[in-house]
Amino acid sequence: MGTKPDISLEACTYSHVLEIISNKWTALAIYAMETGPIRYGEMMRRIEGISQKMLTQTLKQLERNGIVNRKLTPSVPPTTEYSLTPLGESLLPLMTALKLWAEDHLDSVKQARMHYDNLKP
Amino acid sequence: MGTKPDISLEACTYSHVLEIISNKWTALAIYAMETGPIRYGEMMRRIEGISQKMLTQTLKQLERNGIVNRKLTPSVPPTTEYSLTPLGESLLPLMTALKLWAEDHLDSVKQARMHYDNLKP
DNA sequence: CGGAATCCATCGGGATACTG
DNA sequence: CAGTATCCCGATGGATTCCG
Repeated sequence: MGTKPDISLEACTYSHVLEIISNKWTALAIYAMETGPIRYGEMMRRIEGISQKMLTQTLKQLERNGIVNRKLTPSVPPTTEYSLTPLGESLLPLMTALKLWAEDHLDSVKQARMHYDNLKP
Repeated sequence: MGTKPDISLEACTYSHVLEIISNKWTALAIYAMETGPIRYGEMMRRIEGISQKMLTQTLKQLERNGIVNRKLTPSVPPTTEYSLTPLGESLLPLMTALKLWAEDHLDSVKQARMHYDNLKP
């Protein structure tokens, strides 16, 4: 008998988390908020190489997913502060775990890549 | 004094892990190998909606990063089996942790999204 | 200051067809 | 069976300009 598909993107909760935290700048934005509220402009300055388009877009997604809070103070000039929600903070341990894995194994990965690239140049 | 960038993509080991495991089909491919070696054709059938182009590409990346092993048996017809390396298996606990987080919090995320989308339609 | 809007180059990824 | 090769389109992301 033929095998039926039993692994699907839609059903994979793991994939759904990844959608939230795996965009290019998402992790860095979260790091910037790790120590407390931070303003838009300071995030721009702290995250190397990000454009405001990408920062704005990243923060919007995070806000939409309930990961960050946006607090607008309509003064002149206006002030906007971003901070992690409790939901956002609950992600930090997972990110730390991934970070530890990376620190432990990234050398192995790089070695594997060199090996692979040498065989097929 | 002006703030200097202190958060960078290049320095962030977390980002480097994500590059490895956050592609659209990567997680599903790893799941397919979780219970042991599996052939190319059976992966195609088990993973819903994947094209052979994407399966091939995904497996190549994983092989390059030392996550999977490729064992080619040049018979007629040829047989190719894919399996997780020890490095690959060391990723499973992390994926499980993310999965658990998702199961616990994905409802909150969906709710946050509905809330957000209602405010800004 | 904190964005939004626009333009444009690049790239991921699907469909299809062909090969060892 | 297990891929490779092409074509093609929509999404991603950078640079720039404008607005409250």
